[in-house]
Amino acid sequence: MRKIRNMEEFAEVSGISRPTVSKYFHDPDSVRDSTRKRIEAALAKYDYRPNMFAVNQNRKLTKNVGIVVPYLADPYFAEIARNIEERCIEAGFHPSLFSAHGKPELENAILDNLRALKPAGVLFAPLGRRNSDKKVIEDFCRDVPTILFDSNIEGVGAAFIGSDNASFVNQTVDYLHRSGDIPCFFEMRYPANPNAIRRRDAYIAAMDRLGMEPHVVAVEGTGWAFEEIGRQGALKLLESDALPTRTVLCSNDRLAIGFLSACYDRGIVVGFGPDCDLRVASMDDHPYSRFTCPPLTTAAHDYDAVARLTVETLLKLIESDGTLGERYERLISTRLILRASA
Amino acid sequence: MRKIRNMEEFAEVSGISRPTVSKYFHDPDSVRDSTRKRIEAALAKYDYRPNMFAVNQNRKLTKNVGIVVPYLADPYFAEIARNIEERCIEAGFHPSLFSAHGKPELENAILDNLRALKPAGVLFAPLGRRNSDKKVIEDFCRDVPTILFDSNIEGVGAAFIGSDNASFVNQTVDYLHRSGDIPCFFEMRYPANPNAIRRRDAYIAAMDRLGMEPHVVAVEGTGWAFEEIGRQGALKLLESDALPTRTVLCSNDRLAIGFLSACYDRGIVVGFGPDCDLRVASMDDHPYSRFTCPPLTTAAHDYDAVARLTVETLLKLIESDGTLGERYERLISTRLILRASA
DNA sequence: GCCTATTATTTTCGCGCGTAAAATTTCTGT
DNA sequence: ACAGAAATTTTACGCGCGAAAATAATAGGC
Repeated sequence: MRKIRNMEEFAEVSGISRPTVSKYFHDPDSVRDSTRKRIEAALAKYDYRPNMFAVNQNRKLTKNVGIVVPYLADPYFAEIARNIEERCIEAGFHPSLFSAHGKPELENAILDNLRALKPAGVLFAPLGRRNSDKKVIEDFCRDVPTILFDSNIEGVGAAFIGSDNASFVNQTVDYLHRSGDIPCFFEMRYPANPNAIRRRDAYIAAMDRLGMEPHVVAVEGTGWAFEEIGRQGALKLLESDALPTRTVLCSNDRLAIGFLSACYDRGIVVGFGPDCDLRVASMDDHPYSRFTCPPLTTAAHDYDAVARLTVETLLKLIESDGTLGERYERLISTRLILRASA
Repeated sequence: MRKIRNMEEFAEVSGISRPTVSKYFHDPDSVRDSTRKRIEAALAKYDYRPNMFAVNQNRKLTKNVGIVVPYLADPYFAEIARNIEERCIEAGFHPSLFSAHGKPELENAILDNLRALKPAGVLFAPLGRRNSDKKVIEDFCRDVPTILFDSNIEGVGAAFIGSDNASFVNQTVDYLHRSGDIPCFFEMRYPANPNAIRRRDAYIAAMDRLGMEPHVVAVEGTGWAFEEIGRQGALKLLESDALPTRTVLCSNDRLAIGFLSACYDRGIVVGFGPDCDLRVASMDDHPYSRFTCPPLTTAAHDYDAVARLTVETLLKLIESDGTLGERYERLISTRLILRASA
């Protein structure tokens, strides 16, 4: 059987002109019944599919969406990306996933290539105000309908869907306080992700409200190896007995995983109860936080809601032709998950 | 300042003909010095870049490489993919990463789109012989220089770079045996990843060599939520006291993470020593295995070597025009990492 | 059965670029 | 200043397809 190389050849063997075949692939219902049947018969025999990239080059409005995350080897982003991807597919779009691997140059390169993909829209979690190249992103958002998520850059993009970091912090601090303890705040001094800064501020504000003195414990280390940074930082703190309180609120679950590892190493019993030395809570509901020992008490992202809302907002943006009017900002609050660690 | 929309316009403002500009972008050293200077001057002013997808459509040999993994939310694949991506970039190629999200239909769709990308080569970790659509993959490999990794499909692709599963199992079993115990083998009855089957066989063979009776403990559950499957399986086993030995070798680290979680839940002390109830070892050196409690004794992949060898082999394959002669197979053996869990 | 209104299909052109061949310019050495 | 080589430009085409305009086919009304 003859091998079909392009739409021309396929049109030939199906006995229909190429543009009509093209119409069929754009929308099978836009051609006559008899025509559709003939095309589908040929399709069964020859197994041809249009070249996606040639299609993109020509179509005025594509069904592509770009998804860009700062670091895909972080399971939090892997999980949120997977959710978003699947919702895009459900909505009839074709998602392409990119990771900046923590590098601003790569982020810029990704945006450049994305332009060529002519995406109907882009869902973009930037490296952050401090790390991203703001001018490049602004230019990009002017040309391509873009929705930021996870990490905001003020005034850039048509919308921002993020986490209500204050609610994350308030709920965990409140819970720890009500159950009898005052947490210190464990974080990276120079965090890779900008949400960390909002969480720190929210922690200080929450402690103020409670009339308590805030204790921020910042550890050294840069990059995305949060677990190792958390572990090393915790080891140092535990050795020098420098922890200001017996309850620790970690800025995120990956740091907490490292912290728990250090505690185990030092024989410190983590948990909520009379025979425990330390309570450790955290934020994100990282996919593994339920499998740590002890399982992490954490403020959970609503992965599902974030994915749904970002994709819905993008669809609206696309339908409304790239302008939602006012820049839409939406912070999704958390759900506290009580596990054994605190 | 005028906005440049394509190479034509850019050629205009730089005062050079379009084909020469095209040559420049293909290889800046292929044009005269004075020409290059003029182009680069214009480049600084106008910030133009060729449309990647239009380039791909026309170039006979592109610098694209496709990377396909079965499940990117698995940190093992995220880590190996990140390594491979970075090596490709170093080698001057342009990698595109795809995840089948565990679904054969998606895997097929990815291969289809990959064809349109005209990649110089593809690095492909298939879902596996049982799950992948073998015919689709065979067809693909006939058309595109492809190297399989992680999971082999006999006779398909120009080469296979994988793990020497036997060495993984032998080293862990040997170590556990020498240090005084006989392990049972903890696995999924219907594993998502085909390496699991080779590991089981290797375990049985290893036990035979030692003159011991093998004990395979297979737990139910399908899909890619290995930690949860391991946890539920372990809980059941521990409750009914059905574990045949006091030493457990898990088929992979993610199962082991779930297993450890169950042990913690039941108050069972895992580790190597007189006051421990159970030893747990595993395989993969998953990025988090050093942070579990206790840290996992595991047979480590040489991530670096795998990434280097796959990319090197692909480069050879590309240079040799798609035919390496004999199908090249290489299994990389493991390095045992002793931690506290066993 | 004839004419118009409504699809459906074909014609023609364009997207942004690579590539090959021929014509022209520039450079090198003398 | 001149022959020959090397680089560049011109010209022309192709890639695989979408989209608007032009044409053909069908349906409806009388």
